[in-house]
Amino acid sequence: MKETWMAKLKEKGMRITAQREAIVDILLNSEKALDPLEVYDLTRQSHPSLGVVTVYRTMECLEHLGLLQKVHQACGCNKFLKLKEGHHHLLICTNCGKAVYFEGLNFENAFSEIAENNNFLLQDHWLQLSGLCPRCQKI
Amino acid sequence: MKETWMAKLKEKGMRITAQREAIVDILLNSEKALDPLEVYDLTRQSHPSLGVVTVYRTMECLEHLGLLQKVHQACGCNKFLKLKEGHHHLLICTNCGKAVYFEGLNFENAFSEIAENNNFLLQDHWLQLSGLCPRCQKI
DNA sequence: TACTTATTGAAATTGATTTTCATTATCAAT
DNA sequence: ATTGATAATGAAAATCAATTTCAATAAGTA
Ligand SMILES: [Mn+2]
Ligand SMILES: [Mn+2]
Ligand SMILES: [Zn+2]
Ligand SMILES: [Zn+2]
Repeated sequence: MKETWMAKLKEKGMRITAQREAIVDILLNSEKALDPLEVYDLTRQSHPSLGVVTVYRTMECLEHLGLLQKVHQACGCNKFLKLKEGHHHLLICTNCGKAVYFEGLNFENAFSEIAENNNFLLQDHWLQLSGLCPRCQKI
Repeated sequence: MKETWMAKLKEKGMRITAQREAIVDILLNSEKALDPLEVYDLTRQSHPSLGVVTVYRTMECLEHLGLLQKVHQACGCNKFLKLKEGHHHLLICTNCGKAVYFEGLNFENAFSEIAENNNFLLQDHWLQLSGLCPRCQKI
């Protein structure tokens, strides 16, 4: 997976740096969405000289490259999660933040109908479920 | 409607002030979600001496009283909209911000099923549609 | 190895929100 | 109506995230 990400960076003419690799490592290994400051703290554990600005810039790039997705939660709206191919929605743990993509719901038609009834031209939809993940239910 | 809101403030032991009335007026007459600074600017047109802090504080109160709801949009996550009774979802214009509550979708069962399949204990869901309102389609 | 240029990070800047606190205004009790 | 307790206000300072600037550094190509 990391190879794919770094390849995509290279493909866009961007350089491979130790900082970028470290940031990508953190994001790829996280099962929850992280904001830039969280990534900064986590990455600095192995790269103490890293600057915050680099984290902001790198995460913005990764989003533009379609590798990261912005996720809004009660605990913050600047969180980013690795994006999965295709159209999916998220199920997020309110306790630990664990995020799971799920498929199987196809509401697109129902959404169109609602929009039509209100004379809106539907452009997008935002659907997210939240609850307790298996582990957090036991605690 | 305004009477209801002011009554609720009083009921909670809060005082009726000119500032609060002005802020409530703006929020009740807006058909789109507004953030504190927008409310500040709008309210100052009639109350130039109003302070920003008062707007922040008042809007926070109104949210706690269940009169306002926080609404997340691409253009910002600090926007508040007057809350409608009952369980509804929103349809929001991406151009002018016009917000419409709609009913008629009942996906609760489908959501529960998805959660179960992933061994999550469902607590909440978030659904929002976006598109162009009738007026913005013509422009 | 040398060179071009993207990248980096410290520091300054911006902008939103919160905190502090002295002053003012509301409202209930006289 | 007057008074008094105290809730509310707003200017100013403080905080915090995020962005901009810029000189130094490092990546990748020739
Ligand atoms: Mn969908
Ligand atoms: Mn619902
Ligand atoms: Zn969890
Ligand atoms: Zn519109």
